[in-house]
Amino acid sequence: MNEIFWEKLLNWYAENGRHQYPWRTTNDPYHILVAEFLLQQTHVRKVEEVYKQILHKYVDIKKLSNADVSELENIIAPLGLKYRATRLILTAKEICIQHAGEVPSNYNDLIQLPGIGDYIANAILCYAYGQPVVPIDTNVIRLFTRFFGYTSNNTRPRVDKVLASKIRDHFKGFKSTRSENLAILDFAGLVCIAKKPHSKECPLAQYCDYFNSRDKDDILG
DNA sequence: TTCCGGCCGC
DNA sequence: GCGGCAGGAA
Repeated sequence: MNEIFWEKLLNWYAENGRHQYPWRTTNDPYHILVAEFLLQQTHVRKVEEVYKQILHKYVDIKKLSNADVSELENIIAPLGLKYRATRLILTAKEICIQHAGEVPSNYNDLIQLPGIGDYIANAILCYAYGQPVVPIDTNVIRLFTRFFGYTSNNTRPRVDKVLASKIRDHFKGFKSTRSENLAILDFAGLVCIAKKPHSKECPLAQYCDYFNSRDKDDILG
């Protein structure tokens, strides 16, 4: 079942993936850092404009570390959660001071930076440094719990380590997990969406625990 | 566990 | 109007 899962998912991704986002055509750690800060709890749609503005105004992490807080807040404002401006600048400062301006390439150094938690740390390791790690967010949780029928006793499955371990087992053997992680994000955001998943057009449906466990007439209308 | 938050699809 | 969004911190 694992092989079918990846085959169907990656085939879908090759045809329908959102490959055009600017943070997907780079592995610059600074650019990835900015992107991940902006993407958290934020719909992708308006992030691109803000992302470009920030990189244009603050061309490198040194520039960002000296940024004016209120100016950066104004740029981020349309996305909400503008307190991210303060954290982003603080993180830039610490990277300049403690890491000679180089975004850390190890987990322990990353998560001690303000605004960087488990997800963003893993995202940077994956997308900037090519490490075969798995950033686990709501999309990953939703897709794997639905398809493989996994459950969690935790009220917040996102931080369930047992569930996370099960999910990461599915990535064993990959030298890079970049395409796989991006495929999940796109698929979970476009097909396996939170409300009413598009099971009718879902290439995984016939193998999906969630789909097979409920009334298909109800799902397919 | 709760809060942060503007935005868009329904 | 409401729910949900590439989470993190207190």
